Amino acid sequence: MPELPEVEILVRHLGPVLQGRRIRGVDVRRARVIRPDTPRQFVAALVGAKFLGVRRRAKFLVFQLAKGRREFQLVGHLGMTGRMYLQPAKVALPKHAAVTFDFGRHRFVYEDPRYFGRLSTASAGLDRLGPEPLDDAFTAARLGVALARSRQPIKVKLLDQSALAGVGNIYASEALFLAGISPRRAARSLKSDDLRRLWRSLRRVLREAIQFGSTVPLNWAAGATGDGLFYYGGVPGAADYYEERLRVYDRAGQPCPNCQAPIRRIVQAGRSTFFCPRCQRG
DNA sequence: CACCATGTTCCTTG
DNA sequence: CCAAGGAACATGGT
Repeated sequence: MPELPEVEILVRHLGPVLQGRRIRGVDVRRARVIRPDTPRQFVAALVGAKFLGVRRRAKFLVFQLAKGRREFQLVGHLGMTGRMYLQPAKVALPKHAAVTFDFGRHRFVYEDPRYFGRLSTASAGLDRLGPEPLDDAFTAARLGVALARSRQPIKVKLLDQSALAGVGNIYASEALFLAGISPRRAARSLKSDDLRRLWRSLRRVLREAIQFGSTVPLNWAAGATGDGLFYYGGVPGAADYYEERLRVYDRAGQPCPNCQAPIRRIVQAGRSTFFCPRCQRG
């Protein structure tokens, strides 16, 4: 499900849905996703706690909870395929429900077919994160600092969460396309002009995606996949919103929206990169 | 059967 | 110590 924009949209959705709800019980159905706590510690910490709010840090969801006067955090990550949603208690659980929180008439479900995500009451993973690309404090100069000294291809470096937090495989390709920068260039080779264009493109691409997800009707619950809305679950009949949302990602062989040259797919650090060989030269 | 997939972490190599 | 590359994790879609 996630890169920064998808997590942001999910967090905005979950805030009002969870606020004030008290956890009556926790069912850990796949122990692997509870890390680094043990499932036993995890359940003990959460049962009886109340949800106060949710925020996003990079691709993490940070839930604020209270148990009596004591406040603490629940940190979640959706991996590649995680989803989170509230459902009526009588509705059947999805096949890959990893953890469920019982609220009485409703339950909060974390499902994840590949189980790459995780939940923790320790704030593990939140350290070692780079700057938030949409923060006011994030400037082109800061982007330069994040990329300095790295000989890695810029596309690969953009996925390094300790350099810049929240960008994933899709929006890395999208931002480099908008900036007109080859994904193969060494990160440290970007000049201040390149940095400024990349900075603007990153913010534009992420903001556009958040805007898109905020205006389209979404189906958060189970089973909403493969409907042309990418990993947002689409409401039936609303699939056309997807048109043209992504400019190069997953469009190998299709014409570049700028120059009509065929979009290329290459593999960098084991992951697909999509770019226009004409608009994005070395 | 083959290959691909929104992400991170661990191990190895230099 | 660090940087970089690759495998591993687990399941589903085409």
